[in-house]
Amino acid sequence: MPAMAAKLRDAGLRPTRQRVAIACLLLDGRHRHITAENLTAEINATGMHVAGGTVYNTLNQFTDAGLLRRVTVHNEYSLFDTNTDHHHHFYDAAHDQLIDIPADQVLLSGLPQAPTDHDITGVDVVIHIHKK
Amino acid sequence: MPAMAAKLRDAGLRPTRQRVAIACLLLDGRHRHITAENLTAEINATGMHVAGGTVYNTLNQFTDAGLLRRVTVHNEYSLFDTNTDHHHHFYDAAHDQLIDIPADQVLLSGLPQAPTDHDITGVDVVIHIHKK
DNA sequence: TTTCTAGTTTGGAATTACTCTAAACAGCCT
DNA sequence: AGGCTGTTTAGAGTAATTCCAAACTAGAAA
Repeated sequence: MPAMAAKLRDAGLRPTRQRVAIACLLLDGRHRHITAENLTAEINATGMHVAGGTVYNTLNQFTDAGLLRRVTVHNEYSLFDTNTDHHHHFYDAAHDQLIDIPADQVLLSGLPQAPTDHDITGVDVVIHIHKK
Repeated sequence: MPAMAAKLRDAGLRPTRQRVAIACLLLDGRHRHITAENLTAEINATGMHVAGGTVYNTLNQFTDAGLLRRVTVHNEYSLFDTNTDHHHHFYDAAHDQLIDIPADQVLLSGLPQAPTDHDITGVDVVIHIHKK
């Protein structure tokens, strides 16, 4: 998968065996939400072993490089979204389930002015839902 | 402070010494954001002692009772908002600072339909900001 | 007022998600 | 190939939070 190596290099990350393996799982264009634990299980399923610390480091590095996006809906563990385009989320706390909402389905008009000397760097909308 | 005892009873919580003390600090009408650690320090400052577990339990109970609102902007520790009215937040991650935005300053038009068999229970908007 | 009981608090141990560390290892430039 | 530097590893360490069993207390009942 030389394309993945290039993608990592472009992001300023040396394409190590571990990072390429994780990139192949996460950066293939599919939109998904993943946890560190979840990712570790997927790696194991391929027969490969990657240390726990490396999984966490890699997720953080990918996020810092803009290859993943961290989604904050609760404070139990981190969730990463392979869709880095601007979009929002439904969140069902009872089932800990996240669902993407395309950006154009939420019309945010009239954003307030950021406090003095501050720029707006992102807008997250989380719509909490509950099964009837 | 018998008014606080009544408020707790109305919320279905037995007004114990500890809960009343915390209610007096948090439910006095001031709008603030607080952490468990932060609250513990305030309690200690009054000369009173409340066990750590009780602080956490009480914050959770108050939140479940609708007396507080949990704000989710990161997953390092929980933040509680004494303002339970519908409103949104600016969040400056670099300084871990939260600022309220009145609900009427964010115009959310055209909310998407919730998935089948689901109700929308809340909409959280977090606007991430960064100092220039 | 005393008694009783269910709900509450306590301190400490346990849990969990994650970070740190120091030594082994692997890209990659020459 | 050689070697520098960044990376991975396993395990120890950390911090927020929950769990636990024993002691306590608010409020109802006697």
